[in-house]
Amino acid sequence: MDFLEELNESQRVAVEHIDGPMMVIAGAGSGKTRVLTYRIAHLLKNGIDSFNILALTFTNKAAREMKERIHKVVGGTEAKNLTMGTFHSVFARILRHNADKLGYPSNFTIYDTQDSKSLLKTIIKEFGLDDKIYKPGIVYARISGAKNNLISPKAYENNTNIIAEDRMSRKPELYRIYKEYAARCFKAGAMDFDDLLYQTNVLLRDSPDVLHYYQHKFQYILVDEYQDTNYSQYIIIKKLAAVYENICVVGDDAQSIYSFRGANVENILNFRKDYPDFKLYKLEQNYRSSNTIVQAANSVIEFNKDRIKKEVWTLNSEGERINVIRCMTDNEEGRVISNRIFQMKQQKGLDFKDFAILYRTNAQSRAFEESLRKLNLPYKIYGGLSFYQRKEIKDLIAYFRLAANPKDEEALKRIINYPKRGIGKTTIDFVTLAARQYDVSIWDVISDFTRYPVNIRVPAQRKITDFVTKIQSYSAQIETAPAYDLAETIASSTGILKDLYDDKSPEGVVRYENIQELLAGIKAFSVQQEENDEVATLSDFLVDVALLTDADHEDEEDNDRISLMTIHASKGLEFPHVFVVGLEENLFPSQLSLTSREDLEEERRLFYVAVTRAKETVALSYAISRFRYGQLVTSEPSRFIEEINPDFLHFENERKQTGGRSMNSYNRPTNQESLQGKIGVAPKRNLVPLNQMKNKGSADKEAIINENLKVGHNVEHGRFGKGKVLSLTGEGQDVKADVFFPSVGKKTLILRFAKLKIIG
DNA sequence: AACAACGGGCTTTTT
DNA sequence: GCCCGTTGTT
Repeated sequence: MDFLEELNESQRVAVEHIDGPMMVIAGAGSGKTRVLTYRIAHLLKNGIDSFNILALTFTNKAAREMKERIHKVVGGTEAKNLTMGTFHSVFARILRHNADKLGYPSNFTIYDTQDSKSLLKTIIKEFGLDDKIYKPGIVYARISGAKNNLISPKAYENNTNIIAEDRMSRKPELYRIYKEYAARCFKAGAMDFDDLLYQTNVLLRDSPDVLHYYQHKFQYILVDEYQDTNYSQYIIIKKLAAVYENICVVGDDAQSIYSFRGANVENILNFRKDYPDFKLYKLEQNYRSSNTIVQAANSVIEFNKDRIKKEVWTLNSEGERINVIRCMTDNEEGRVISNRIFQMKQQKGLDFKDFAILYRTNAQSRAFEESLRKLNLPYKIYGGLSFYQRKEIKDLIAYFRLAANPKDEEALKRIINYPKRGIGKTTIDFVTLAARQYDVSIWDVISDFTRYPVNIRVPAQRKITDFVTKIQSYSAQIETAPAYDLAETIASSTGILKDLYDDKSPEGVVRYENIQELLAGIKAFSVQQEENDEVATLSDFLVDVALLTDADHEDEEDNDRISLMTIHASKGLEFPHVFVVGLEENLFPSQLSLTSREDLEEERRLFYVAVTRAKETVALSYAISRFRYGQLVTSEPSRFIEEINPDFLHFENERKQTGGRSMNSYNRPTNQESLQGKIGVAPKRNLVPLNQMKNKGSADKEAIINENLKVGHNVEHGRFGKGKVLSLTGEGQDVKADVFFPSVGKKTLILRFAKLKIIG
C-alpha cells in the first residue's frame, strides 16, 4: 500500500519533493525510474490533477512502461490524463493542435531522415551544386545543428561565423540550401524531426496565448535523461516551467552519450543558474550490479575530467571479476562468445534472455549472428534497420501519407511509380519542372493538367490521372474510415500486396509478411484507440507512426532470446550477463572520437553505460584482426580495458611472454604492492606507460613531428585530409593544435593521438 | 521504360 | 563486403 516504504532514504526525499525546482543526479542502476514513477504517483496522491503533469522521456517505450507502473501504484484511471512521452511525440501532438498558428496544416507530415536527405539531394541538384562536396548527410547534419540551436535560416545567413565556417569548408551555398529546404518543407506541409522541437519553440515564442495555456496546463514537469537534451529542448522546458517552476529533471552526466546529435550536458550544469533555489538529490546507491562491476565502472569513468562528483556504491555482493577475452579474429570472437553463452547457460541453468551482447557499431552484429545461428541459439537483434524503415513498409505508409497530405512530395516521389504503372523518369522530371515553374506543388500540377499544362504525352497524362484519382479516393476516406479497413484497401487496390505476394524469393516472402505485420499493427492500434474514444482512422495512425522505432514493435512471442544491440540502444536496460565486444582502438573508442577530449570522454561514458548494464557478470572481448571496409585490419586492445583497475579484471588466454608490446602490461602480478610500483596510482598513472608503449613503434617519427610542428604549417591528417595549423597550445603530452581543414572546418587535435604529417 | 552491370562510398551512435 | 545509386543497354 504505502509505496514510500519501498524506497531508500535518498530516493524517498526526492519522491516527497512536491513544489519548486529539483534535480536528481542518478548513478547507473540507482533506481532512477522508480523515483520518477513514484514521484508522479506521489503527486497524484497529493491531489495534483494528472491533467497538469507533463513527463518527458527519452523513448516511447520508457513512457509506456512508466505509465503502466504508475497505473499499478495509484490504480483507477488516474494515470490516463498524464501527458507522457518523448519530446518529439508530445510536441508533435501539441503542434498538430496549433498548426494553424504556424501556417501548417494540422495533418502535417513528419519527414524522417531519409525524406530529409532526399529533399536536400533534390535541392542540391537543382542548385547545380556538386553533391560530392555538398553531401546530403553532411548538409543535413549542419542544418540539424542549426535547428537544434534555434538558428533560423535568416539568422544562419546573417551569422558571420557560420558563413565563414561554411566558406572554409567549401560549402558557401549552405545557407541557401537551408533556406530552400525550410521553404520546401513548409510548402509540402512537412516537418522534420528537428522541426518538431524547433517549431514548438516558434509556436511558444509567437503565440502568447498558446504559451500561457501550456504553462498553466503543465504545472508539474518532469524530464528524464536530462543529460541528453539539446538546446532546443532546454528552451521549451524553460519556457513551460517559467510560471510554476515545478520542474524536476533527472539524469546522469556520466551517461550522456548523445552529444553527436546535439545533446548538451551543460543543460545539467546550467540548471543551477536558471533555478538558484533548486534542490539537488543524488542517488548513489546502485541496486543493479555486483560490487566488482560498480567499482570497475567507477575506475574507468574517473578518467573523465568533465563530470559531476558522485560516488556510486553498492551493498551487493562482490561478484566475479570481469573477464577479458582475447581473440584472433572477429569471427573467432563470435564463436568464443557464443560458446561461452551456451556453457554458462548449461552450467548455471540460465535463460537466453539473461544474456546481452553489446557492440559499438551495428556492423559488428554479423559475426555473432552467424555463430549463434550455427549453435542454434536464439537471439534478437535490436536496432539496425528498423521495421518502419523497411522499403515495403515505407512504401505503403507513403500511400497513407500522400492520402493525408497530397503536398507531401517525398511520399509522392516514392510511390508515383510503385508498383510499376509506367510513369517513368522523364515524365516525372517534366512534371517536377513544371511545378517549379508554376511555383506550385507537384500534386497541384498532376491533379489539374488543364490549369497547369505540361508537355508530356497523352498516355503518360492518363496514367498519372489514374494515379491521382486513386489517391483522391483514399483521401476522401482517410479522416473517417476505420484505419484497418482503409489500410487493407490501399494495400490491395494499389497492387502492393499482389506485387509482393508474387515475389517468391525469400526476401519477397519476408516483405509480404512485413506488410501483413504492419496491417496487424494497425489493427492493434485501432483496438487500443477504440477503448478510449471513437473510430481510429489512418490519419490518427500516421500521427504516431513517424515517431515509432522498432523498440515499439516488439513481438511478444518467444521472448527467451539473447539480446544483440548497440550500446546506445542498451541505455536504460539491464541484463544479468553482459558481453561488451569489439574493445579495440579505433573501433571502441571509435576512430572518429580520437581527435578531441570531449569526444573521447563521450566514448568513455559509452563504455561506462555498457559495463553498468550488467547485474552479475561482464566480459570484455577484442579481436586482434577483423574485417572492416572489406579488408582485414589489425587492432590493438582498447584503452578502456587498461583503464579499469586491474584488481577487477581476469585475463583469459593471456598472451605468452614473448616480449610483445602493450599486452605485457596485462600479465600483471596480482600483488598490490608490485602493482603500485609498476603502474603508479590509479587512475592517472595508467596513461603514461600506456602511451609510451603505444608509441613505441613510431616514437621517433612522432616526436619529430610534434617538435617541428609550427603555426602555419600545412599538415595532413588521416581522416580530415590536408589542413593548416592555426595555433598550438599546451605542453608535453597535452600539446593541442587548432587545425583548419577545408573539408570539415576547424578541429582541435591532441597531437598525441592525431597522426599529423607535415607537408610543405 | 525496364533491367543489368558497374562503381563508389561507407561504418558511429537515433528521436 | 555490401548496399545504394548511377550508367549503359535493350
